[in-house]
Amino acid sequence: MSIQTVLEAKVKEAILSIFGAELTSVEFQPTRKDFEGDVTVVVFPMLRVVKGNPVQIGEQLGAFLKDAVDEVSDFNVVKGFLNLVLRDAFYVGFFNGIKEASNYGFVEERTADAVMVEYSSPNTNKPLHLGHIRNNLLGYSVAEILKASGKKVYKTQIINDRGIHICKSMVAWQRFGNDKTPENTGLKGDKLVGNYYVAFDKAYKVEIAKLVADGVDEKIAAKEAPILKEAQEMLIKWEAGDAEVTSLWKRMNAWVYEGFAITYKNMGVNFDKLYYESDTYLLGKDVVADGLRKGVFFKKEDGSVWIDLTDEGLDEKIVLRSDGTAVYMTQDIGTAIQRVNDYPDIKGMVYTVGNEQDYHFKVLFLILKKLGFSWAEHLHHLSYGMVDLPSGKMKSREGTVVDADDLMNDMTTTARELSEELGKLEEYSHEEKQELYKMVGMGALKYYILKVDPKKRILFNPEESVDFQGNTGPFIQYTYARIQSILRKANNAGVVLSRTIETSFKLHEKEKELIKQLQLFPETIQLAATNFSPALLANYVYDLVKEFNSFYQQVSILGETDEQKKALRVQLSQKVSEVIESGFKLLGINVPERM
RNA sequence: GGUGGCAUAGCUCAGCUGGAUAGAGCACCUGCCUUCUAAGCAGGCGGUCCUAGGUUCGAAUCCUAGUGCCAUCACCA
Repeated sequence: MSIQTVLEAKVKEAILSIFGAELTSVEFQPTRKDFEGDVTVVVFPMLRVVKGNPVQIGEQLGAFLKDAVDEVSDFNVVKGFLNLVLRDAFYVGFFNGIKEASNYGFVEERTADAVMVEYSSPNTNKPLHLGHIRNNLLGYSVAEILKASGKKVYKTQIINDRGIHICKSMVAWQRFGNDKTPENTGLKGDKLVGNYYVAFDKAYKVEIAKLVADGVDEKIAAKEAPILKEAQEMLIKWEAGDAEVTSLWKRMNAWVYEGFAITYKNMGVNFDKLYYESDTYLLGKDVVADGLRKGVFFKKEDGSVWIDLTDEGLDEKIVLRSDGTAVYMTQDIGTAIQRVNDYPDIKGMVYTVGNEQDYHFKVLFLILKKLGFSWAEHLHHLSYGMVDLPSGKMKSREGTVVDADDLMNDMTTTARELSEELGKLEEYSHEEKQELYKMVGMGALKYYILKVDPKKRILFNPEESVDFQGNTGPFIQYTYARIQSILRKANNAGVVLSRTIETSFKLHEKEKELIKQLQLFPETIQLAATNFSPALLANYVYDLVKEFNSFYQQVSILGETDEQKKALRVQLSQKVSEVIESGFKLLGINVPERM
């Protein structure tokens, strides 16, 4: 039973016996550092049931608790705040209880409660950029956090591998490609294909300008440009299963997948199952037909199928075109159902998609509910803000993007330069150094992105590089490395790590603060899971690390002559490093032994 | 125009279900490496929490209205 549960029961008992009043709940908060105490009971809300002066009520309550609860050693009242001082024995006891636990803070998986997390979901016509990085890091991290909170998780994505935009890069490659391949150019496959997506747009604009110069109206020109016509014809051929088009499509997509695989590997993300739009885009149609019979949808005169959501405050939304072909919504309905068919233990799904699609997902979830699927009650759109540049929105077509591979390389380079300047790694081999630079560079990038509340938009200025000092990934990695160094030395010196600390032990202020911070880890994981927010975890780890560094500067660990003190300090350091490691693991960030 | 999101220090961000004097980092200024890694620590400077009302013992937080920025409202995805 937690101390808070004990205190809550006792506070209620006290109010009942002293004032004869019943409390439904008690408000606790950690005592602010400027006051003496550990836990604060807020007296104000009690005024609703107890008449009187809050300070006097606090005094009486404090006296009762000091008497009735072993852990409470003292108290003081400031205005309406009752600050309780807890005995060191309580903290020592807590620490003895967790220090040997291997997965502290993590909850055992409950398989009955599975959830599917979708993220990444790229188009196969261009390389991944900074926007995808945010998506990938968020989705991956949320999946790991959900796992740690006790859920079974399947990571997935839906690959947008068909449609007019894919045909555009295919047409451009046919026109301007001269049989260039990743093999004969040495270019990464997704980069090569992306170049033709840009080339298409360029040629398209030239053609429009030419038509306009010939006196054609601009709007008509935009529809009549030959290269666009060509792409549209190619899409029709693709849907008809034309052998030549299909073969080119498979070939170019394969190049892209090879490129993506490298990017994902460098980013450190992975998937349990892949879905392809080309496999699922037809599936939703049956469901729509079925829903039409049930009266969930209705058909307009031209044959198109719609759903009326005006009662829910939304509009009418199309779910099938008049020519019977699927729209985006149709495909998403089908994909959702397909997933539950494939994994019947799924109770819910999380879609990691940018906030520009808030409306789409609102509608999708509503449709699935109306179709009567029980799991539709547990769908969540993990909506995140865009990553914008100082110049505005990133646009692949116009080449104004921060490329994912380039950015990751830049980060590694910066980490190397910084590290070489400090020159602490003489004994490392070339390979070990490379691995470390990458770890630190990626740590900086990942932390930079994940520490921000997902729903806020990020302004990324490529001119000002991501920091490596202060509230950053490398700062936390550095603290971890420093602890590892202490642990190596402690091990050589024969410090006994398993030693149980006596409950009569008098804690140093900094030791107590560290234990308090460690206590918060399990609830932080749960909070991050229910809020789908890695930022909460990132900020927790930062606070823990700040607390540790302060402890590290103020007290001597290995230099301590009192054996029990030394043992506690080494044990504390070890536990802190374990929590840093597992907390960072949930953010997808690795930690180094040295740096 | 309708709908949704955001607005906190010069800059980038925290601030959990309303609680005590609004916190970090960067930048700028001071100190601290012959002692466990200075990518660190300690301190200083810096705030009309967008504006105006309201609810409350108490509002950065909740409600209403307004302002600004972003997104969205296609037989595009």
